[in-house]
Amino acid sequence: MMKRMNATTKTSDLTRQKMLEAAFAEIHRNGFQAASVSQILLDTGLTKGALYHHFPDKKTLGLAVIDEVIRPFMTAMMFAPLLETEQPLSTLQALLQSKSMFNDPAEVMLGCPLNNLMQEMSPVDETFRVKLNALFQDWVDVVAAALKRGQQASEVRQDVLANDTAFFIVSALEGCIGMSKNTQSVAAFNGCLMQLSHYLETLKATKTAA
Amino acid sequence: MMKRMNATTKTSDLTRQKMLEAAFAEIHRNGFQAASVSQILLDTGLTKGALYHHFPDKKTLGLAVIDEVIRPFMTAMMFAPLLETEQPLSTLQALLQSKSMFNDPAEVMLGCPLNNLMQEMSPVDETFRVKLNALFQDWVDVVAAALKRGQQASEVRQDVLANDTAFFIVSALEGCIGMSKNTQSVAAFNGCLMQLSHYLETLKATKTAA
DNA sequence: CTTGACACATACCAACCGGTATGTATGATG
DNA sequence: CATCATACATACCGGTTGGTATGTGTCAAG
Repeated sequence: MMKRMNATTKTSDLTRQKMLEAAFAEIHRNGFQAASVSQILLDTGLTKGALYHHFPDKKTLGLAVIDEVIRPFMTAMMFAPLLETEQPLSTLQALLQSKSMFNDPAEVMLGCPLNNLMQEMSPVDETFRVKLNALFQDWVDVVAAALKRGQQASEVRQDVLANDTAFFIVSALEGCIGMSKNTQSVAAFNGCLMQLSHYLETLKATKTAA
Repeated sequence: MMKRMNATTKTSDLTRQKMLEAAFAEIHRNGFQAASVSQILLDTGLTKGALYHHFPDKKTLGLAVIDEVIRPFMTAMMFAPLLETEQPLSTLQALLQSKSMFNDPAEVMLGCPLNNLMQEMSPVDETFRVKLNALFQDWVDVVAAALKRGQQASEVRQDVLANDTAFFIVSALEGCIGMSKNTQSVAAFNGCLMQLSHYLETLKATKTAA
């Protein structure tokens, strides 16, 4: 008698998820403000009744995209590999060289969803800014924590300021992605990452250290 | 009999200039797509008749802002100091430390106008992308040329790839500005610039070189 | 003084936007 | 079977947008 309905199989949750993903794609293409609710509905084949049943308004939908799409993506992609490593520099180098960052070349030209939203929404809406900045700060904290572990493991020089350096690494990476998105050149992107890679090398502890 | 009317004093050019600057401010605050034509008119005290007399449409106005406001600004601010220097690293360091980059703290939170527009418009409109990328590429070229001069003058290491490095420097700087705009922290911004400064130091030629 | 082009102002429009009000099919529950 | 909430679909609304059509003041030329 009890129908099977865990969190993932309930049909209403599936439609909700479909809308979140369609909204993410639309926002990724056009930004949040220019994202068309109608287009999201066209993409999903759903209607306004469906959307506004699950979300009170467009803004809430956008915030939900951050929490339920972008954050999990970033967590799996960028946070996870760094969470327990004691060689953060090696791990970061591997991350930079992993081609997974631009599997789909079309996706590269759209840039980093997090950065896109930060640039657009932070000056315009405080709610967005706080949520986006929390995600960004989490990222920086993950990198900083990894750098500190690297210092204890003597992979990282003792005199590097973990927090500032982590902030810079993430900023420079986002900068590289952003600039390459305009240039539309994978070569330029790789060249840029190479320089970032060189910078990471300068953080390495000298072999002579204890 | 001949009225004094050089390029700057003609009244119609003044109104045009007023609109360009108001448009720049509005775009800087809200991005191009979200920029309201009506708001620009309110700011200038002018009307639609005036605007559409000087510009055929909103898009042309936006492109004119890039050519006639942003480009001159960037040229004076970032290009000029690098144009003939033979110590690019010192010049760049000075540029980074010059507080002129954030005279008005409110302006900092709005980010770099060039980068803002690139992030927003490049994936959405090819005309914008080409024009913005040309300006960005000019910037990179100026830095690259300076680095090459620095190599001849033995301030810069011979093994640095001027073009890639210039691209990275500009990208990282834009990244720092962008991230700090979200964080809304001048301290974070300065910390980020400090790391960029450290990176620049690693480009210095060793004293022992010829 | 007249003319006519330029530089705007005023009034207005069609299109589209996010959001709402309401109708309906489904399915669980008592 | 009756009831009632959930999960949507359909139709529509007020507001705003970029853009246009037209009117008007100014000013230089003839």
